[in-house]
Amino acid sequence: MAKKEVNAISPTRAENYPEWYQQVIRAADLAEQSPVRGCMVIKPWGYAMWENVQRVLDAKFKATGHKNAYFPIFIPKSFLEKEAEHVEGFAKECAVVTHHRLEAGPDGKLVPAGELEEPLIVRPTSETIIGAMFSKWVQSYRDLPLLINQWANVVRWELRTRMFLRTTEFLWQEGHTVHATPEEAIAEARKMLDVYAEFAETYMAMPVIKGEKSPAERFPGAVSTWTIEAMMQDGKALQAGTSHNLGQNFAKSSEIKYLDAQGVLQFAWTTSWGVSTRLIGGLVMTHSDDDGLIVPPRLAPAHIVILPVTAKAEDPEAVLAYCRKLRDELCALRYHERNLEVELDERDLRGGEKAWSWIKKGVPIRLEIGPRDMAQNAVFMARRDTKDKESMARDAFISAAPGILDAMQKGMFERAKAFRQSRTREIDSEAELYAYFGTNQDEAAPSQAGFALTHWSGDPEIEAKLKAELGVTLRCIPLEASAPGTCPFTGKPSKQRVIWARAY
RNA sequence: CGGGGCGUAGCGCAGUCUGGUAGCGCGCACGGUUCGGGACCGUGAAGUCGGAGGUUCAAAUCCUCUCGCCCCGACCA
Repeated sequence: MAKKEVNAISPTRAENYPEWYQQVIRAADLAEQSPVRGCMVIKPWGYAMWENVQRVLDAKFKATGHKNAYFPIFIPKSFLEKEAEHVEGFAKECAVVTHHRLEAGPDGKLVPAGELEEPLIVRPTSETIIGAMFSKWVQSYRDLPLLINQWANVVRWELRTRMFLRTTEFLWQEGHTVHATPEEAIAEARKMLDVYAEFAETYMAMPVIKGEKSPAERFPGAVSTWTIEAMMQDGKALQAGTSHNLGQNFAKSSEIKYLDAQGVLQFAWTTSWGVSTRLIGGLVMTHSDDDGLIVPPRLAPAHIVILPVTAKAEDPEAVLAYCRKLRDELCALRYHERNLEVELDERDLRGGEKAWSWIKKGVPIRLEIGPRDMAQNAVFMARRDTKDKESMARDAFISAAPGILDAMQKGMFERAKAFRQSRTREIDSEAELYAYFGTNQDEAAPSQAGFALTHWSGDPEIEAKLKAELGVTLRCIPLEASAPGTCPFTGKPSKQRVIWARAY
């Protein structure tokens, strides 16, 4: 008798998307709220995914010539003040350290003491402190390019936080490079954007659109900012990574200068680029369903979980031995740049409960193995993405496993891309744009809108108007340019279409 | 920081209007029956009712102030 279809996550995506997102994170045991305002605790299953992000990206950074280094978490206030636009962009969201000691007050409670002569800012980003060091490291054109990356935590005192997407403290990497010419700096920034895009699509199975930010959306202090934009399942955009050409702005404020081959002192050209733990949020919102997370195999903390079914077995130990041997053989298999990672779940839980816990965690493949499978030298396999289940000969599964995972990876990417396609529309009139985005921004249930591609003549007033009236921002000017046309808002000529969307 | 909602056992909630001994479901522990997709019966442990003041014989409940969380907005990765 078929059981009633029940979803593991309540509410569903359609019922209340923001709440669903929170519930998926909880159900998959990725992270939880901490006692500290706006700060989360990343739990092992979530952190393992971040470690996989780190592992893959770190290798890519090194392959493109970058070296890792580490700079202080504290930035003297005066450093942040050096670049005017930069200060303006970050001043409102800085954690400031003003004291270095605690003393017992009259009521026995600890009060800050030992006021600092100059307050220290907990880094919201490290351009200024790294620039100060780079000014010492760069003397000659022979020192260039200087290609540095740092894995770090940063703090931005945002007014509103969401798990992974925007937390007060978050983990990220920030690349900082110095070049002799503007062309090299631009090429570097674009190269790293390509690295991000390739990572997002190949590893996260998250399709992204590469593009340039409008001046209004640029990083504070940058000459140009490029972005990869992804679409979440509620049709909202997520800025998943950015790369900045900083021109000479920071070189000038930090005095990064070099003697060129002609012996002339020149200001250098710098870039910075970063992705953060926000990627995990993007991964959740790109792939999860109403039963919980679905992890793309290339980033999965575990590719396969083996669930021994021993309750009715005459010889449970034999089933366990069969499972352990299977695990060992699978773990010896190569899957891209690492071996297969296999969990053997021997917890003393009921079968259904145990299976559901892994469904919610999104492990790509589940193997349920009991006496019957063992007797037939088989495995019972369930795929998380398609929910397909089948019994397979043991050895056939072992040789097929990497291929099945690759098929999942590809299927997840294609599914996400098809979704994005279904929610992307070319729009040529203001009225149609307003109809498309509607006005029901307060509903918990996601709207049916997504990306709107319109022409745009470059007027910031139009951006401001659409933001105010529709809550829509210009996500990017795609690098893959479309044909020229006419701006539907101003009637002026437009070089290409741009992407509008509501965003996280 | 503005608007709205909410803080009661690990989680989800009722109780608050109308003050009178702290409740329910799930989870957890133990025992038993079960077991290939979320089992059932029994027993049990678990709470400074977010915090601080106040009113009162008596406060989860009324008043004041605070802290935090969620949603929307503004800001932003």
